[in-house]
Amino acid sequence: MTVESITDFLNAHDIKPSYQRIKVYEHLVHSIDHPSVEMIYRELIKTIPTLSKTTIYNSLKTFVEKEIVKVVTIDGNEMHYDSLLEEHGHFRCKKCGKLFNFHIDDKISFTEEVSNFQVEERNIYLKGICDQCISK
Amino acid sequence: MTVESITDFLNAHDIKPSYQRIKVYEHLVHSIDHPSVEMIYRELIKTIPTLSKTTIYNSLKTFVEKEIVKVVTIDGNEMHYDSLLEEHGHFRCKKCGKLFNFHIDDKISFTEEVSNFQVEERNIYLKGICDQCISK
DNA sequence: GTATCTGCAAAACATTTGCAATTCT
DNA sequence: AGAATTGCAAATGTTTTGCAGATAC
Repeated sequence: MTVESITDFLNAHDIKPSYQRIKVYEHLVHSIDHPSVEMIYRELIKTIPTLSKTTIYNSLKTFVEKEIVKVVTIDGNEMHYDSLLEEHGHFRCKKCGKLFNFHIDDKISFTEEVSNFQVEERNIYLKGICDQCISK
Repeated sequence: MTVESITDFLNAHDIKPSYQRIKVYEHLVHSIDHPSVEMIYRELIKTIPTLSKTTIYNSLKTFVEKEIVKVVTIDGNEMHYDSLLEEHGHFRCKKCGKLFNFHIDDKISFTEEVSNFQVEERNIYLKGICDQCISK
């Protein structure tokens, strides 16, 4: 995603594309795993020495409000952010630490207790060993 | 679960059953939703006016280490604790706010990306409207 | 020139740590 | 008495808030 297309994308979602907001969003889009404010800060401060964490918090808050970024419920104390809007699950490898996205099968059904419930969001977070680490 | 059986249970797991630890564990067992430290504190302080949050943190840390309590990854900033050890999913009703446990069907499979991965933990957290709230 | 955005500093929370006082055996 | 536990107070870490200066249109 180019800076121009990000600019357009932010405009299209009623978010003024400031230099900082473009950089924060750009970083999110290019991140494989879903970074925390701290992670975004450590990366962006390299090229924007005046950047403050407050601005990252502000930007992310705006993105979440305008629904172009989702808060990811990964374990731990910090919040994580995800620019991939299509529903997907997360898998964390306990050995190498890598985070993988995967598609959630629409066939998935859950037993009795909640079978009549109206499910609107599915948050699925798996942990285990990835295939790379298994074959080692 | 009676106080006596909790005492036995803690002993069996190599945890000295102090008055405070019994109360914290007892509260967890009797809680429908999986409370945070703050929630446990607000409830127990009613009957134990000298109780401190540190003691609740200490107790829960011990319980998690001895594997009689699990940390639940519910959204938000606080940690939540669950004394139900069998694997289960959580459903939060957006209308009434109630939290439901449900059994996760073993048939559940996830598509390609992670199909060869060795899954050790499944954290499933759904949100939507519960049947009570639908029929209103 | 006015409205918005940035970023510092302080406040507000959640959690952890150090330690002295208390409790249990 | 000796060992573990409790709970206060302070420290740490994350997120939010207030506000003054900078920026954009």
